[in-house]
Amino acid sequence: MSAVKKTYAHAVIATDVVIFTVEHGVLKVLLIAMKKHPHEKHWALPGGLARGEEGLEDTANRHLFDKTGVRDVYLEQLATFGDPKRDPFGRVVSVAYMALLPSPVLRLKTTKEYAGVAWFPIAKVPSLAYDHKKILQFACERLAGKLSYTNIAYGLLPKEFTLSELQSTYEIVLGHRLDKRNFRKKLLVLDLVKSTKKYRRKGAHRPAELYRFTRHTPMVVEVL
Amino acid sequence: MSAVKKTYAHAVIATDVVIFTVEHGVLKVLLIAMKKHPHEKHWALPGGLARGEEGLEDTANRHLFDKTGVRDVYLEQLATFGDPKRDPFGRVVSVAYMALLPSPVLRLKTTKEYAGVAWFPIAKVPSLAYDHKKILQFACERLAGKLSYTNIAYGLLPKEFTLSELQSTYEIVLGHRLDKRNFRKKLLVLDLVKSTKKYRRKGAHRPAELYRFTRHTPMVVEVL
DNA sequence: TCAAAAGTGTTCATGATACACCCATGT
DNA sequence: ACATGGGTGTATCATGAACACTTTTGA
Repeated sequence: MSAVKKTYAHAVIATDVVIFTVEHGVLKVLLIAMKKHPHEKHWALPGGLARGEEGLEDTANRHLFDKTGVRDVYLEQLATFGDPKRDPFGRVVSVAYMALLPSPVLRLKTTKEYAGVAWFPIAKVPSLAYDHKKILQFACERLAGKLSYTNIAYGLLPKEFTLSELQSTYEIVLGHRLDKRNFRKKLLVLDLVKSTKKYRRKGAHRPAELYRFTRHTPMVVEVL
Repeated sequence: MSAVKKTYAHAVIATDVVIFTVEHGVLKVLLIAMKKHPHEKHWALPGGLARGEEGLEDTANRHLFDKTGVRDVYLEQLATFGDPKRDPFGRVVSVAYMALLPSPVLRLKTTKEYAGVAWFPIAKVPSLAYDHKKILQFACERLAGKLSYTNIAYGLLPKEFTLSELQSTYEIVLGHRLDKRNFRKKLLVLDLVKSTKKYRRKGAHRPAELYRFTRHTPMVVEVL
């Protein structure tokens, strides 16, 4: 690439991953505590530089795996943030991804690069390094939007779940309540979920039937 | 950036811009004819490297301006393509944008870097360099999708236009016919367009009333 | 027997679709 | 006078929204 003119500075490519999960009735996002100057003690989205021969999605998956140990979860490119001043060290262009986890990973792995890893309820996210607040904001909007017109909710739920759990997930992400009967009717008539004939008993009430998503591949369907 | 490890290769950032317009009943895209090895005589999307202190959108706008001479048109980031092998010269990460022009620019400017610039009907696009076919495909889907649930059609039409022209634009992009009465009713009840009380006479038939978009800022509205 | 969540249908309002004729003009 | 595209309203159908009670269990 020696032919590139001097005005065309090489940049560093990074990915940042917004990892969502739903737990205890709240939407949570995974953040890492930074160690390096000038962001000591600041929280940030997990992510980092892309390696030479690695695709962008591979980079996102690698950072996802490094922090959570999970693979093969829903992962989607969001947008690319390239403001020349977004990183004080130099030009870093960040390709943002969004990942969905069925349940929060309990054994989060911190690495020597970071001071810690933790889940934060969306409503309690502290101030973030770089432009990560903007990226998170973008991710939240995308998630809520896509839940309404796709089936990607499968990424947030375990293989088997009750319809109440599914409805709760929707309500938490969308931020408003839904009608139980209409919700169930819609998902069944769209053939997004199917019964497993199994039941889960939990607590002093009637057992709930367990369902599965009929497909675990993204598709656009008018859900709500 | 000397602290960056060797495995984290610096990459080159580029933008590629898919510039759409509608003319004579067909959707067209602007392509440039390449001169440089190994793509002599190949067509490609306009675009190129980002400069050091330039935002990504600025880069897209600059390339757009260089080829067409227009500014301040609808421009939207599509996605980022970063396959390590997408450019034989080395790692080039391309941030793809989509631009909409109200009418084809007549005086296209070629530069010494390129052998030519031309509009191609979507159905007659030749084979393209790099992964530009994939980018173009992505752009086409995005455009059709967004026309259905936003008002961005304003980017494809002049300030004043007839409802027939607007409907025709929708039909061309979406690839199917629409009902005239329902279409007009919908756009008016959504308050997307308003009459100018002016009329355009053209041909042996009743003159058509001219309309304007009430807003020239993107907004999501269920159009169709 | 009580509390707590699961499960289940119908009515009504709204929006989408289908459809055909008259109007103003240029030649 | 005729050919051409511009302009207009209604009836029907499908979909979304609102709404309350019975069931099963554990304590």
